[in-house]
Amino acid sequence: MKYDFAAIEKKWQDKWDEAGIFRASDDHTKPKFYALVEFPYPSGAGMHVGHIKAYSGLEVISRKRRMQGYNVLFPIGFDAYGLPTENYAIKTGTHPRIVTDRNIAKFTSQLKRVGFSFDWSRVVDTTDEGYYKWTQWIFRKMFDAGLVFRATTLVNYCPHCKVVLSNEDSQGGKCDICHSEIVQKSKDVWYLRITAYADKLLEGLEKVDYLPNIKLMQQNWIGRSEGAFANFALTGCDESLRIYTTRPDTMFGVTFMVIAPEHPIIEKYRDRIANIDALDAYREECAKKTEFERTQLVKDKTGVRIEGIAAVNPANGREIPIYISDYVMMGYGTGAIMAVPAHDERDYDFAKKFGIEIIEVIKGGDIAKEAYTGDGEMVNSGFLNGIQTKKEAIAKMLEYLEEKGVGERGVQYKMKDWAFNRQRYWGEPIPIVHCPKCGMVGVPYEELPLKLPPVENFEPGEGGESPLAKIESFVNCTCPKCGGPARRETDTMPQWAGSSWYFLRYCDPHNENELASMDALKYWMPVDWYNGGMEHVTRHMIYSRFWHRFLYDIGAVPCEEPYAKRTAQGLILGPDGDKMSKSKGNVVDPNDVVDVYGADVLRVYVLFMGDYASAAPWSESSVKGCKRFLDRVAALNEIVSGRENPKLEVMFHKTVKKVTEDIDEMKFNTAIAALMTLLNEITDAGSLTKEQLMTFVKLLNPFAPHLTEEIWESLGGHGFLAETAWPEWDEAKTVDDEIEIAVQISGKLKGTILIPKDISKDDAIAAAKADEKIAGLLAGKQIVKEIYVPGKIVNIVAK
RNA sequence: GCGGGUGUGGCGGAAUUGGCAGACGCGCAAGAUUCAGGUUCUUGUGGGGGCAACUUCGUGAAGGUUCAAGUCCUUUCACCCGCACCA
Repeated sequence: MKYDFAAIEKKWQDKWDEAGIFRASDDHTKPKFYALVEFPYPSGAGMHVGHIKAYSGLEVISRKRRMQGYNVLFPIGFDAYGLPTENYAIKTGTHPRIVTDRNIAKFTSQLKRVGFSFDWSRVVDTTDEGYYKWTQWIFRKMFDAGLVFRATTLVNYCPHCKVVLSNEDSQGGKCDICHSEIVQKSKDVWYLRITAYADKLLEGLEKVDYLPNIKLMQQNWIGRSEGAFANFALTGCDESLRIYTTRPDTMFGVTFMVIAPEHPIIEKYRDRIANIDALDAYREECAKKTEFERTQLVKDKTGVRIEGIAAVNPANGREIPIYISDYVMMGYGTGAIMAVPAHDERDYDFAKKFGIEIIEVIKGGDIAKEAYTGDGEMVNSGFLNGIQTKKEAIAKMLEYLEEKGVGERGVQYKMKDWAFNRQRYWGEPIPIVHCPKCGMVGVPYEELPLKLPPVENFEPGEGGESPLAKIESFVNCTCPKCGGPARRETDTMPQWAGSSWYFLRYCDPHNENELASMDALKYWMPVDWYNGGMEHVTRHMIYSRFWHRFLYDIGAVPCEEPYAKRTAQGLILGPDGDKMSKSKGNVVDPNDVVDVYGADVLRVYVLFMGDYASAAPWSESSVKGCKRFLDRVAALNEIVSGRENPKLEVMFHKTVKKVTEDIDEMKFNTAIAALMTLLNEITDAGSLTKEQLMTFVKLLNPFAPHLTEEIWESLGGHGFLAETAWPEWDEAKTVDDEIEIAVQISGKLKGTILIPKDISKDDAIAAAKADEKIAGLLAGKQIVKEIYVPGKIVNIVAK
């Protein structure tokens, strides 16, 4: 039976809104469940079916948990600062505030149309003054704690967006926002010292329940490596060259050293270097290359030997040459390496090209052909000779270096400090004042929020400075410390700032005195379950874990880690199997689906289409299948009868169990399939009781809340279905009294028999042998072995 | 190159972790309803063989362990994702 979904959905959305049944309660005595989904960036394009899938997972879990008696916090908000809005504002001359408000209104109405059970009383907007006041407050606290600094470095710069990007935002040499080629630019920029938290972020992973691949990605991103620092004395000067290595065991095999082209020692000893012109020429060439060209394209080793300075190997006192080459990066370790061509592929390539000696120090490979990186017996290594394992050799060498005072154990991370700024308008102003006398001074806490001033022209300056720099009334200020004239910082924070703590604000969104009260935080935090996209696993998640851990360290939040559990949904691909994109024209608009099939169908389909964590293509005809399912459910009213069909009882207990367990494991597709199977059984049976239909709609309610509320009401159910208790099952009733099991002879399936469920092994085997067909096949054969797996199978091995 | 993952019908995908492979849905075929199209309902639907009961092959490929393998082991191929000259 077709039902009027448009009318039903509107009716119940209004009723829910009016009654406020999805508001999290302030009753802190109830068990809590905090479910978090990544709040959207309110773009002009509106919502995408991907958003629907991303939110539907925890939506279903939240609805079920409410019915199970939890006080559920399932909030939503808007991550509204960012470049697309600003670019749109530049193009159309509309203020970003107006664009943002318009987009938020659009998203809100779309989300409500789908019937998500968000707590709309706790909406957070990162561009709201009451919100970004606390974003600035956290920044100020970090500034006070010495975690904020400025440095002139080569930065990733997008000439199109005219902004500096973090390493995370410029992966693959492309701008994450507009995808144009990144160039390297020397610039004075803000950094957050996230590397100071590298170990804490790594250790924190041991305490949380993230999907294994998510944990691994974060571990790789932080990239901790253990090794040693060692100082190689330089000939002709009092200084030594410091290197980092993970293989101190190979030190007797060092035949040269390599430093990064930007290494400061070149400038320092310019006068002593005989071939400084050649070095300068090489360095200039390197500077022209983008980071992308340097790391991705150029696998051929290039370099120049430094003449006039040499190094001394602290292991054996040998004098060795030093080269500059761009295969050594200034940004990792010390920007200098000891090269062991026999046991490192890169050093091997370099040595081959420049004709440098290759000394084997570990047996096991053929160094005439290639570098050997495996384990083996130490040779040509003085006091290390004869040692069999890498571990032991490393320990011995470290001992030696420490004794002589030329090296020590060390740890390095791949993760770099976080470039924290944008030279654009639509972001949180950085609350810092530059005073000619006092230097950098934080804007006093009582002056926060430092409001974004009204601007007419959002175009960034040609030199890459923020539009704020053009506003004299904003820039000119007095120093909070000495009262003298000073200039205000005009950079704004990057997009990731506002999203680094939004989950805390949800706990207490209207608090004017704190970012959230400790009381609320103690009750709600940590987030019990956070679901989002894989693309945010390394950036947003690492950043927010860092902020949260910092807030813990200053006593502002009660727990170390913000997220107890993290999962990720798979992409929805276009009907053609490609990633949905405007340019391919394969984007599905959720509004269109709701118009034609209704919100319940959309919700059921995005969860039924496949494994929640995997990518799956959109299929219009499968959507129709879900529509058919709900139409058939809507018709169940017609076959409600007073008499109970005993066949259905076991089926109901089984389904309650299956749906309950599957939802908790995010196996939504099989939960829905189980409900479809039950529906088929009901149809076969021809009737069901009112109580059974009530149970059915409870199970379906988290997936299709509108239709099920309607059926509940028509059955005379009390109150909202969404507020009733989740069904229970009786384990003993989940199995039929009589079960069908398979009978195999020598492992080959030969038939099936019906046996009572609690039958003994002997009886089961006897029953199998009594089967006419089986008996015939066994005739004249000798039975070797008899196997009975309860409830599964009988296998008779016969010769 | 390193790390992780995935390969099951025409398609999306199931399979209590070693126990009847293909649940559920789509699609397709036949029939019913309908003036007709659509909708809805019924039945069938992995491949080969057979009128049939049945039989045989079958989870990317090849080998192995086991009474029993999609699932465990070895080798191998293809695709996807992340990182990438990280010393």
